[in-house]
Amino acid sequence: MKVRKHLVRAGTTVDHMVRAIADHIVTGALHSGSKLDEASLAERFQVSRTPIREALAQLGAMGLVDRRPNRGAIVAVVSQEHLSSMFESMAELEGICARFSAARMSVNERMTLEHEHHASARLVHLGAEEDYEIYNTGFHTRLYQGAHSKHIFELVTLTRSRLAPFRRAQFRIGDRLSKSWEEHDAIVTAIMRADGAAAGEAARAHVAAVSNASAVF
Amino acid sequence: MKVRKHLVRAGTTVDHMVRAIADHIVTGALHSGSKLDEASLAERFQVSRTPIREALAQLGAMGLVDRRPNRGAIVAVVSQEHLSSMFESMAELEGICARFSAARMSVNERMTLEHEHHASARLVHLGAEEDYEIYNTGFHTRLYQGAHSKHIFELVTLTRSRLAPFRRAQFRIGDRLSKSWEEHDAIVTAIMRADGAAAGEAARAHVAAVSNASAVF
DNA sequence: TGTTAAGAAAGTGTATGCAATTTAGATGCC
DNA sequence: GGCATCTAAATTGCATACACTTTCTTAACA
Repeated sequence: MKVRKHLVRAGTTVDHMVRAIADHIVTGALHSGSKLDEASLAERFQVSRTPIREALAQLGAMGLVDRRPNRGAIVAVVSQEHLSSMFESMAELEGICARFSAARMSVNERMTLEHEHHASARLVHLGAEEDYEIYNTGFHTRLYQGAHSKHIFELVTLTRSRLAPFRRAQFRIGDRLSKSWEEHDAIVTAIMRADGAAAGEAARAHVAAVSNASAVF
Repeated sequence: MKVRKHLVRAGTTVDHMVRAIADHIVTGALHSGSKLDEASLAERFQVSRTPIREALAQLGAMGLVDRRPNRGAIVAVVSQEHLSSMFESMAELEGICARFSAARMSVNERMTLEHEHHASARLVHLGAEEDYEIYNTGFHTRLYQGAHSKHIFELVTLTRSRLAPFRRAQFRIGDRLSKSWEEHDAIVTAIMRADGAAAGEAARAHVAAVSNASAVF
C-alpha cells in the first residue's frame, strides 16, 4: 500500500494530521479522555507511526491532548476548575480584542463588521441555529483580527480551540440566539463609536453569558 | 556508544531536550534565526534524530522555533511588529494577573509578596543586577500564580518565554533597577489594598516600561 | 565573465525494527 | 470468591535505513 502521495511530498503531512485530529477534538468527534492509539491513527491516515508521534507532540504542546510517558496520549481532560479559568481568560481576551478593535479597526473592517452583523439578524428571525453558529464564528474572528495584534490573535485563537469542545450547541438553549445577537449589537455599537471601554465590557459580558449557557455540557 | 541510559527509560527524554533547547533560546545562547540542525542536536544530546524531531515539533507549536517544510528549523525570528504585539499582550496579561491577584491572593501569598518585595530593596541598593534579575523573575511568577487562574498562567508563561530573549540585560540600562523597584512597589501596594484596578494599571505600566527599556536590543 | 544546467552532497521526511514498559490475562494461594 | 503474582500480549520510545528535497558545486555555454 505504498502507492501514496509519493509524487508530491507535501511537507505538510504532519500539519494536515494535526489539523484533522484537532478538528475531531474541537468538534467533539473525539471526546475528552479518549485514547489516541498511535497504531490506529497510523492506520487511519495511512502513514507510519513516526509522523503520528510528531503530530501528537504538537497537539500536546497546544494543550489539546495529554501525553503520559509510556502510557499513550488521550484527548485532554480538563477539570471544572481549569474549564472555568479558560472561560474567564476568554472573557478577558475578547474584552481586550474588542477594546483594541474599537480603537484600531480600519474603515473597511468596521463596515463589514456592521454589515454582516445586521445581515445576521435574519438568521435570528429564522431561528437558523446552524447558520448563525457559522456566522458567529466569523464575527468573533473579525473581532480578533480587528485588534491588529498578532500575538493576542494567537492567544485568543489558542484559547478558543481549547474551549470549542465545551460550548457546542449553546444556541439550542433557551433564547440564546436572540440574546447573542443583542450582545453582539452592544459590541458592534461600541466599536462603531470607537468607545473602547464599552466595547471591552460588552465583549466580556458576552463571553460570560456564553460561559453560563455552556455550563450545561 | 549505546551504553546509555538504557537502564531507566526516563520517558522524559524529549521533555528534557525541549526544556534544554528552549532554555538556550530563552537565555540567548541560540539567537534568533540560528539553524537548528537535527543531526548536530542528535549528536549533542546523544540520541537519534527521532526524539529530536519530536522536540522540535513541540518547540514549533510553542512558537519558539520556526519549522520550514523540508528546509529545517530555525530559532523563531520575530518581526518588529510581532515583537511589539507580544509586549503589548504581555502588558495586558500582567494587568489581568495583577487585578486578579488583588482580589484573590491568600493572606499567605500577600505576605510573602510584600516581604520579598521589601527584601529586594537591598539588592537595588547594592546594585546587584544579577540577583535582582532572579528576584524579579520570582516576583512576576508570584503575580501570575496569585491570579489563581490556570489558563491565564499558561498564557502569560508562554508569552514570557517567547519574550525572554528580547529583554535580557534590561537592568543594565540607566537606573532601571530602582525604577523597576518603584513600579513593583506600586503594584504591591495596590494588591495589599485589594485595589484591583490600580494594581492592573500599575502592572501594565510596569510592562510598558520594561518594553521601552528593552527596545534597545 | 556571467548565466545556467547537471550532478553530487547535505539534510529533511517517513517507514520499519527492536528494546523497554505498561497492561491484560492466567495461575496459584488464602 | 477475592486477591496477589507471574507471564504474555499490546503499546510506547528510540534507533536505523532509505526516499525525497533542497542546496551547493562544477562545468558547459553564450
